[in-house]
Amino acid sequence: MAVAEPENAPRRRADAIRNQEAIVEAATEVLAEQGTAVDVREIARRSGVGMGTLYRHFPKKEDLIRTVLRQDFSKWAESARQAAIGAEDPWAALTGFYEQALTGYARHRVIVENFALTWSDPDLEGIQQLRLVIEELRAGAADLLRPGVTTEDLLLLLVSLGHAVQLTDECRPLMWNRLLRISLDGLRADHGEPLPVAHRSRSK
Amino acid sequence: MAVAEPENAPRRRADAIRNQEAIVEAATEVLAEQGTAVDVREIARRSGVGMGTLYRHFPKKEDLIRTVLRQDFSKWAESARQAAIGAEDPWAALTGFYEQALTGYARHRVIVENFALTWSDPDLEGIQQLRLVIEELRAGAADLLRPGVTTEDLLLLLVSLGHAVQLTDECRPLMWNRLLRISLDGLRADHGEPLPVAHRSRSK
Amino acid sequence: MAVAEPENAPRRRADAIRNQEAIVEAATEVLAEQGTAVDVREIARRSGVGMGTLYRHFPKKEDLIRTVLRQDFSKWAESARQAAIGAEDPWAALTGFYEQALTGYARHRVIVENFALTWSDPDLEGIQQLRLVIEELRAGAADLLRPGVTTEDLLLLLVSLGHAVQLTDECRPLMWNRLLRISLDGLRADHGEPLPVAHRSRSK
Amino acid sequence: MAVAEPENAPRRRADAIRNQEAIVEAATEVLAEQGTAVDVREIARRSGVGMGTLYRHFPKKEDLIRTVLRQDFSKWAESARQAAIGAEDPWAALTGFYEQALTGYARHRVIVENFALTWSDPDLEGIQQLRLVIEELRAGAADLLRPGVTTEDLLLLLVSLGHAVQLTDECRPLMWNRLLRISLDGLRADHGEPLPVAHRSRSK
DNA sequence: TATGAATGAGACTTCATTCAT
DNA sequence: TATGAATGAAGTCTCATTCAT
Repeated sequence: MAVAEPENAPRRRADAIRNQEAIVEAATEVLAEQGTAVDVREIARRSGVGMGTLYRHFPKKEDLIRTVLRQDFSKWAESARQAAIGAEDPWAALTGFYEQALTGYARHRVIVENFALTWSDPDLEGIQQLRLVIEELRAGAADLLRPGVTTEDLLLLLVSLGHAVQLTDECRPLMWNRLLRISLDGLRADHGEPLPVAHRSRSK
Repeated sequence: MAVAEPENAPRRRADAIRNQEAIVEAATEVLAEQGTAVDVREIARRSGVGMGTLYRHFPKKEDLIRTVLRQDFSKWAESARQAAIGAEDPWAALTGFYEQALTGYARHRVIVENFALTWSDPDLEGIQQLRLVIEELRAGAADLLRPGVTTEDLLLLLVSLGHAVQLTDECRPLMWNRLLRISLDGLRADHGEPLPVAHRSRSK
Repeated sequence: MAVAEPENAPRRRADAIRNQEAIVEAATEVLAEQGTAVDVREIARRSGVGMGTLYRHFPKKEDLIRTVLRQDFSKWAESARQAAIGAEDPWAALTGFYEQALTGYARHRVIVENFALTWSDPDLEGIQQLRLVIEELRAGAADLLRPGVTTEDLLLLLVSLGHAVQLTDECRPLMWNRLLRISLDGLRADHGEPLPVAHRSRSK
Repeated sequence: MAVAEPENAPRRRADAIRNQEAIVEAATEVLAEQGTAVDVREIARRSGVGMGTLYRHFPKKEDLIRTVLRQDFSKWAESARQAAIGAEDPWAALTGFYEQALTGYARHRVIVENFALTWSDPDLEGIQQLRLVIEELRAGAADLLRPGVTTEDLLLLLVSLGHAVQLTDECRPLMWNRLLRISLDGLRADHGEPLPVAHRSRSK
């Protein structure tokens, strides 16, 4: 039961697939190490393919970066989702989700470096999936959350704390745990004041 | 308030100072517009000085960026501090401080782009001053804060929310207000659980 | 009219021939549109064959270009020849030949781009055929031509005017007609002066 | 009485001028040898300047080519003009002009390679100057020319013959002289038939 | 000392040709 | 044998930094 492929897709790409994977893998590594400023040749070198091959698969450097971003994002989001699944109760699910997500965040430099992009990229299905997961968690814990907390709030909180993780990862690992606790407490139902109204999107 | 200069400094600093100021001013502008990827020539051009002069004052591009960063940072922090000063009560002071700081954050692209640098730069006095301000606010509102909240927590919260501001500034301005409210509520004294222990800084 | 093939040629040429024809056809199209700078892949794509097949038939890009050039050249020359055939008198034949040839010239980009090549290529039978045609026309109109006019003169005149056609095709179509008239008048017998001596070909 | 320079032009460019000249000189050489397909680095190398310098003076490769084209064109046109000046009578002037122009034509590969560009480039003052020269020659020899011959005709004839020169320069030098004679004879007044009407420019 | 021209290592990308499948 | 993926040497252009004037 392999992943369904379009019937009309061309066959015969065993090595092409292997190469593409090697490129993405190498790119993931290199981007994590050096950020988006890397020389494309370094990626080609580590992939063990020539420049032409790399550019056959990814006509622009940015195409490659996007691909890595999406994949990295998906993996990251999925691991966080898994952490939520095994939880005992809805609140533990939410908490576990954040903990897992944030724990892995610092390792995903591409995500970090491009979150502004990620955030506003409508093509990036990953973020939609993440939204769905969060929405589920929110719905499950609705009784425990203060009224008015939206999925967007929870998503933005995640990203916001992610930044804190990144900053403190080197010098104060786990310090972000305290912020997380504070934020989660702030999300609880026992806060009487409603949240301010979120302004709607400016344009488009 | 001027920076102390060595007594035995050579004369003829008049135009040198004027140049340096022009450079920093132009750099502030340009960096805000285009980020750190700008061509140094653009800065020289807008300053009205030659490349040689620019490099006499700032031997590396990064030196200039740092300088702008410090100054920008100071201005930003100061405006937030002022917002706290006029407040009616300690809690309003803390709230006002965050609001002012975050409102201006998105406009300070250099700060945003370099906060990781800022954060860990021991030479950057600006962050120390900011710490002092926050420490004062924390001390003033100590009774209202849950036990164990440190100045570092408050500082990290600021940076963390700053990131949220940056991400939502274009498409959802003021959405960050909701996160701020949530976090501030989480900081309140009426939460029974103590915060987890912050791990100590890793030895370099 | 088909090109003679060696008797002992291997069988199974059916699809090979079909492929070769498809390649040449596509190449003719593409070269006309984009000139010799086209990517070989574009030709392969339009031919519906793979790169390997293309290179099996034409080991170098230039081989393919040459082939197209020859074929294009032949067609062009033949159409001009036909125009001469139906003429009432020898002079009209000559005139009609030039008019037809020049009218079609601008559409034959490969010829235009490679005439220097064409001109000096001893392998290019096309130019020989063209010479033969012109020679016939010249012989037929010998009485009307000034003494000393050679076939080479007439051929060079054709190419020379062809260049004029190319230059004016876009902005001043048919302006070349005036040049043609001038030249043809200059070729007439009623000019007393003999032509200057043409230097012999330099030994390679 | 040096060439007037704008008063507000910046001074201090002794070496810059020297470099620019060196670049243009080298480019002229290289372009004559290898055509416009040369590697820009080759030009830089021969100029004795770095890539940066070359690109400071000519931000795009085409800018450099254009510059060479213009200069080459001007020199060429000027030498032809000079040949006309010393002539005994108007017809000799016209003849001498063509002879000189065509004699030098083959050496100007950039012109040849780009004449289509040259021809339609309204910024290229060179072609305007050439038009003026030809117009003068035409006016001077008006009595000797068949009625209706325009400056544009004479210009196009020049370019057209230029192409013939280029083609025969290697293998049959001076063969073009015969074509020139033919054409000039065709231009003479003693041809009764008027020339066909030149169609006006299509657009713009 | 101030100027801005010069430097040149590299960045991204293309494409004729080869070769594994 | 046909396919089209792989190759990698070029090619154009940028920009932080140095240096002659």
